Amino acid sequence: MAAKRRVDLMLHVDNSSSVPLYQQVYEQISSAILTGSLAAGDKLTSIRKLSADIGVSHTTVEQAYLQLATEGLVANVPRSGFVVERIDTEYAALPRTVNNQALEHARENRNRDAFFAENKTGGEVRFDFSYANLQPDSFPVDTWRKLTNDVLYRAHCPELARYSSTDEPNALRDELARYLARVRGVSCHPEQVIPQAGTSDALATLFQLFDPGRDVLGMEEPGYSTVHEVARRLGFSMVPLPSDQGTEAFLAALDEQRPSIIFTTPSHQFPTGTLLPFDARTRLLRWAEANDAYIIEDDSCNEFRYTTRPIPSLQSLDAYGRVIYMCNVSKVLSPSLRIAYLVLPPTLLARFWDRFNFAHPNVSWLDQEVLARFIAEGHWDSHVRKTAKGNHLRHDELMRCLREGFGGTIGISGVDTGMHLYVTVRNGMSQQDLLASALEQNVKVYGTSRMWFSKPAPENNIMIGFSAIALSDIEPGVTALKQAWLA
Amino acid sequence: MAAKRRVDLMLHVDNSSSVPLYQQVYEQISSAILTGSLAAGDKLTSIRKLSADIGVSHTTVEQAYLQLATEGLVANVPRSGFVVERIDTEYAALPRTVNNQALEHARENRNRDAFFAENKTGGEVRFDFSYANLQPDSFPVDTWRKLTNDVLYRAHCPELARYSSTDEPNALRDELARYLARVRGVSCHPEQVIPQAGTSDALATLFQLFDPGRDVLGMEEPGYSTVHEVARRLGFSMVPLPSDQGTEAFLAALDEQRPSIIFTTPSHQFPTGTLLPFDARTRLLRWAEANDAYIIEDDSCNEFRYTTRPIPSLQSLDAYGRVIYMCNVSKVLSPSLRIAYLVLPPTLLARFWDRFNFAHPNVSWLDQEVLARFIAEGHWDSHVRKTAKGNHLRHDELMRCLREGFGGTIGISGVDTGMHLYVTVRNGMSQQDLLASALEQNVKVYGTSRMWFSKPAPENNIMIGFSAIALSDIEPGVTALKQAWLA
DNA sequence: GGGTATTTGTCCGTATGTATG
DNA sequence: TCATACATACGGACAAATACC
Repeated sequence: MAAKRRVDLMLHVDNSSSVPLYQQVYEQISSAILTGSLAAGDKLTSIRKLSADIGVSHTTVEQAYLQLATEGLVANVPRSGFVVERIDTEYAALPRTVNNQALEHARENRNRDAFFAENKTGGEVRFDFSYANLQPDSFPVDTWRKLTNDVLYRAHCPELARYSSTDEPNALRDELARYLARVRGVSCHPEQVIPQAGTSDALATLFQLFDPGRDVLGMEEPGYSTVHEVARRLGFSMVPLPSDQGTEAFLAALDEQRPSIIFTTPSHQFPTGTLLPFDARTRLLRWAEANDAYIIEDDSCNEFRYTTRPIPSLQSLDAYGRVIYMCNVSKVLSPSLRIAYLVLPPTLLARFWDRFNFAHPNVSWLDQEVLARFIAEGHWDSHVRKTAKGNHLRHDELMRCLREGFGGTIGISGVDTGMHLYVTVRNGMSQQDLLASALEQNVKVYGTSRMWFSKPAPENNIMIGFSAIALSDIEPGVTALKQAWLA
Repeated sequence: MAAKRRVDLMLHVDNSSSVPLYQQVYEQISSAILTGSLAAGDKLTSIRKLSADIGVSHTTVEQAYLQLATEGLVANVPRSGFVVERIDTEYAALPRTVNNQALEHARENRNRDAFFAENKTGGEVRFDFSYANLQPDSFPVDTWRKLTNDVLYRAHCPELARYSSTDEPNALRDELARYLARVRGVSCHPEQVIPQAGTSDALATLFQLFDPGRDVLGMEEPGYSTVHEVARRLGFSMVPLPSDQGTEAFLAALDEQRPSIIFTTPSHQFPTGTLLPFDARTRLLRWAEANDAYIIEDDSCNEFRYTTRPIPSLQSLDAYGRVIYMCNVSKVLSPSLRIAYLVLPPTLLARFWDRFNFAHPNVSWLDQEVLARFIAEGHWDSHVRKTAKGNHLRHDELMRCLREGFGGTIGISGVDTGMHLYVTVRNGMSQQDLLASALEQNVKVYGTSRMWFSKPAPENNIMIGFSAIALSDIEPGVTALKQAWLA
């Protein structure tokens, strides 16, 4: 082995500087290594010698050397000295400013994306007929604050200091099991209830209980586009189950397409707003059992019904354990709290235990606890009533305005449930024209093109929601729409 | 078509009951249909006739009939009457109690699972040498409560009433970008920072930017088992990169295995606790660039260093845009808040925008906002200091007790960083024996077997953590361990 | 070639100004 | 305001490695 070169460095430290002495030493040696002034194998000046040279304590130099050693710039040979490691000086000299150019490029690319262009918040929207967002002031801030305080007052929650597991019993799972039994007829044990961070998280979890190479997703068409996105990201192939051509067509597609997972919205089909009749439900369940398929029942929006009382869930009819029940708090409480839940049938629960053994839930323990109290203390029920009442009023007002304003030029369906109307506009305009001309009048209505995946969307179907708009804005909003579409 | 049978039903309503009249009517007809008393095609008694029969208003009966109609039990033939639909009465009569048996079966299966048996909380654990949980009273409840109140006092947060998107700028992303630049040398724009619901969520998001059919994950072995689990669930194949045989072996494995995604923990290898030297970092980066691979830098636990100051992140050295930086709040603040974050390089950010276009984040807006304030107001920094100090004390105490108690019979590594020691026990016991005999003394230490995936784990490596145990419990805990292993 | 002196890293305790609560 | 904790810097004591006689 070659004799190690002991190198004397010209260092100088500034006692009056605010930079610590040891750091000054560290930086000068570090840059000497990175620029190549010190080569691999060189031995650093001994701690004591250097300390004498520059007039600082030897422990100060020691600190600098140790820092160099932990970064791997020098090797520490015990009781012998510090030796410069092999360093890629060429790489070390490379600039680190690539980011900005590449970022700019990514942004430009994105601006060319059609869906991005359609949805980014640009321009002045006066009337937003959103079908998903809620009334801006609807979140029960005071109650939520109070409950959060209650939970956090329990002097030091130990639960916040440890990992939680999706398996652990907790208050929310208990409350949900009770609530679902009471209101939706869902029969389950709390351990079947799995809190999830929103619907997309729930779907992702669910799909991971299946095999993209073997299982095929039967998907309502038109249907909830988030499902497509999640399924596609996870590599599942999809087959269409027509949701706008009556139940017989829907059921017939099952035999034709033979999916092993079926996504449905029985209590309020999204986006058409129809309801799966009783007989179709039992036939669907029988089909699933006979064909070893599972049914995802997305029951969100079940809270809002305008003509009749809510009808029981598909899960409550399921005698085979074929139904995965799924719902969330987005439509009643808050979309940005990101809380949803799955109710897994026993066979899938076993798979879940296998594949997500001791996995951590994606929902904060604190949020779960607060929501559990929100339900337990009755706030949830009263909030549902309040929200449903508001939606009812806006629903009726929107119906009235549309009928008076448009008469026979539009067809309205999906009027019994949900937070939007599914509207066919027969004025010759394409869907894109309808949205664009509305936007010119500062009115935002929503397209349905992304809800199809096996074929193009019908040209004149759009959604007009009433969940976020103010009651008093509906009439002027529809007037503006008339301006856009009939003028 | 067969003539419709008009059937007279014997109904009776109880005016004194708390059950609404229309529901009494509904329930009796509904059960008549489900039991088969009313067959498909039967025509219901007319609304007016029935109302006269039972002595209630005809609107009450109408309400009941409409309910039957929305559920699909009867068809509403306009201006004619209500006709019973075809119903699968046999199905309707099936019992719904399958659940319990199947559940019991799933539970029994689970109890046979080795990992489940090892980890379920059974028995009395007096000394828990956990390496992940925190001190039970460490969560800053008061500060968190105050900040939550501050956010929720902003009279009615509109953000809580609408869907948020991973694309939206928000306070947390800004704060994190600033913080990471200041403390970890990470250079990024806030839009590259993507909040995630914990590390497993972050990994899942990340893997969905790749293709399980094409991309191969190079994974540290031994390494963080959550990564295996997530990768496996998403269908990725893994190749081992040895993390316990020095850097040369690690780098050599790259050329041999040629992964396209590399998972690393450069600032604190889990579980061995080693640090990737400077030269290895640049070589790793060069390799990634030359081989079109991406590097995941899991920087969790970077906050705790016992011998020297923290060293800059791999991301800060990256001149090519090959590093995905990843960290979380679990080790400093709380594991059950479920907050982590990714910093994506521009090329992957573009992919993210493409595949997760307008997707909703899995973290509550409220939690993000509160955490942002927690950082902005300096609580984070002081909390890090406090936590680090406590860990330092317990680290030293544990080292002292182990050295005094065991001397040369154990080897300790990973002493510079982290919340645990990586210990080799040379008393002839297998890993399983070590854990079991410790448990008999009511002491919990942790096995490493799940951290290997391509071959069996070495028999005598275990982890002894000091993150959750009380300082005063360390000495008696180690004494109990001596009892278990040396007696 | 073995003993010794010296050099070297390492581990202490301590002083001081600054930041924190 | 004050007590406390912390980062920084210092010097001494020690032991291993090395050089020298």
